[in-house]
Amino acid sequence: MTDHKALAALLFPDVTMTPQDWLNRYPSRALSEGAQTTRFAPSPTGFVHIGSIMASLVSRRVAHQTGGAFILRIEDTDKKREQDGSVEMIVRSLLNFDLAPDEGIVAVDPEVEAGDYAPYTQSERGEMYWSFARELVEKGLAYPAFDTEVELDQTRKLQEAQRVKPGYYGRWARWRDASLEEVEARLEAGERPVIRVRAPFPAEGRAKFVDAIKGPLDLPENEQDAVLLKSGNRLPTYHFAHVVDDTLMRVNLVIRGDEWLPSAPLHVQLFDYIGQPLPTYAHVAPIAKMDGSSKRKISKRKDPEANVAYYYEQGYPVQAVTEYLLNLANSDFYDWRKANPTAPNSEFEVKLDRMGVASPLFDPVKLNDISKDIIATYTAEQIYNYALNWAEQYNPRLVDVLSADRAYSLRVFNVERTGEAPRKDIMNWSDIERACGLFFDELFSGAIAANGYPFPKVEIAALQKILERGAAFDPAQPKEEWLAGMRAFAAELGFAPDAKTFKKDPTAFKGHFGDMMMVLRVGLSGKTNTPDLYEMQQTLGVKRVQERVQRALAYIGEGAL
RNA sequence: GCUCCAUUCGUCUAGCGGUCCAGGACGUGGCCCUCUCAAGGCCAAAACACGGGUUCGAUUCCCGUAUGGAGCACCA
Repeated sequence: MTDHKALAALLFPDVTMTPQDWLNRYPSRALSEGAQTTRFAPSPTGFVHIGSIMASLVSRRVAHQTGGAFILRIEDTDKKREQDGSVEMIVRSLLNFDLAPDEGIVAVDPEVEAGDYAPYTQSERGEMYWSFARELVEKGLAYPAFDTEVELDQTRKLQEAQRVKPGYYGRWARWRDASLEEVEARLEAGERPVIRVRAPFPAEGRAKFVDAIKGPLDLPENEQDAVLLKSGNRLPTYHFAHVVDDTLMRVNLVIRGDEWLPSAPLHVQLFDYIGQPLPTYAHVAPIAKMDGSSKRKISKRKDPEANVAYYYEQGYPVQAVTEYLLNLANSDFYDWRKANPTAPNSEFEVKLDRMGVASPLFDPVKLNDISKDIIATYTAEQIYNYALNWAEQYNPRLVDVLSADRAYSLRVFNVERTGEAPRKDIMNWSDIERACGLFFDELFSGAIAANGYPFPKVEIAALQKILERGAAFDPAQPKEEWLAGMRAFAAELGFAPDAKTFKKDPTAFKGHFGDMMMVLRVGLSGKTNTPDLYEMQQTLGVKRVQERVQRALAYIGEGAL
């Protein structure tokens, strides 16, 4: 008992800084009352989860709304799982989503740090953890343990056989009350211990705190002697790193996934042991999806949509994904968006207490809907740039198509985009070929080769006449005049002037005006659903219209129908 | 097994004891508009997991049950 100081000296002979020294070196932030400093603390495992983007989005927004900072800290204490390039990937993802950190690793080059609380990479903060660990050992609140993996495993099996709670605690904690001599002997034999907390046993207290999302929580006090420092590299486990780093970085709002909730009592205990105030916690429910008939958290192994790369590949605008996530975070975002159709979404105030406590299901249909709405607000120029930028990485053919004639591409994207009700038919950049392909000869040819012409059931002679008439398109003619002319032509051919007239006596006509126009539409585009025919012809231009009519006529002539 | 968290239309959710025979949005169906789509307008179907309490009164509070989720590592 009285040997705690000696034990600490034995374990940490080179540690000269005390926790208080570190606290002095990293003083409280000079921020206004109510300012909340938050962080995103990923481990560099080569994968950025969409849930991380959501947590970062919320963290950054809340920090900025309150006048605090948003930090990116790298949790690289498990060197085995680390993958090259991960940090760059994490930063790039954040930047892509307009979530640039204010502090920490702020540039794609991980050497570039910003902020007064550096270093922001845990593997570089060893001394700080050691200082805190040493003090805990001195106070008898932590101790070294030399158990091997095999021993731990045996204990677990024994516990299972006896049907008691698994873990390292109370009487199962072999090294909890080992003598100084015993420790010394092992150390001399070259063994490296882990450092574990000495949790109260039996734990009878409760860990109580108010979660900013879930409300008041009342959990059983921690009684597990969790590992604080690992034996190999002496780096901390998540739990200890969280407590030390968030204390020293003066983070006062910890937003994290709710898989951390069960270990919150440990954290509460640790903050208490080091005598530092508990930050506010906000535990975010994970995004889930249906797997057969059961719901589960989206996983990086099974679900492509868990990976941010999925959204890049599909070509969803960042704004769309952001607004979808905002919508999941605060469902009243939609009402706000409706009331403020053109305001940047950064003006929307994110409220933690408005976040749902249960896991929401990922809904691609909703994402698509939001994305269509957003793309509808873009100008032709913006769409062109975004699409080209996307295609350069994911669709080389589209790059050629779009850049062959930039002015023409812009005209295409401008079709039905300038009026009160812009077209909402582009879901994401990978959807461009489907939505706009008909305007581009190369894509058009490909589609015809693959699918032919889906002409309506109209006799061949009429088909030909309609197409020929279409080739006579005069771009100088105003739309209403053109429509009137086509209507008159329809009557000549024996089509009803409108659907209503046709319905009254279907046998008296070959079809109605729409049927006739459909022939021309299909002839020009190869599709039955297209933008406004008049605008389409204007955009295609006389030459292209004539070529396409010839091509359709040839197709009919070949007897392909 | 243990501990925690959750459970309102298909989905995201509003609701914080009477205002709810439960509101909105996406999706679905119908109608209108219309040269086809897209959009837009109008309308419709669609939910408080179950059982006990507490209360004059429960979607709202409490307790069970069921179901789902998360966690129980020298991973974060």
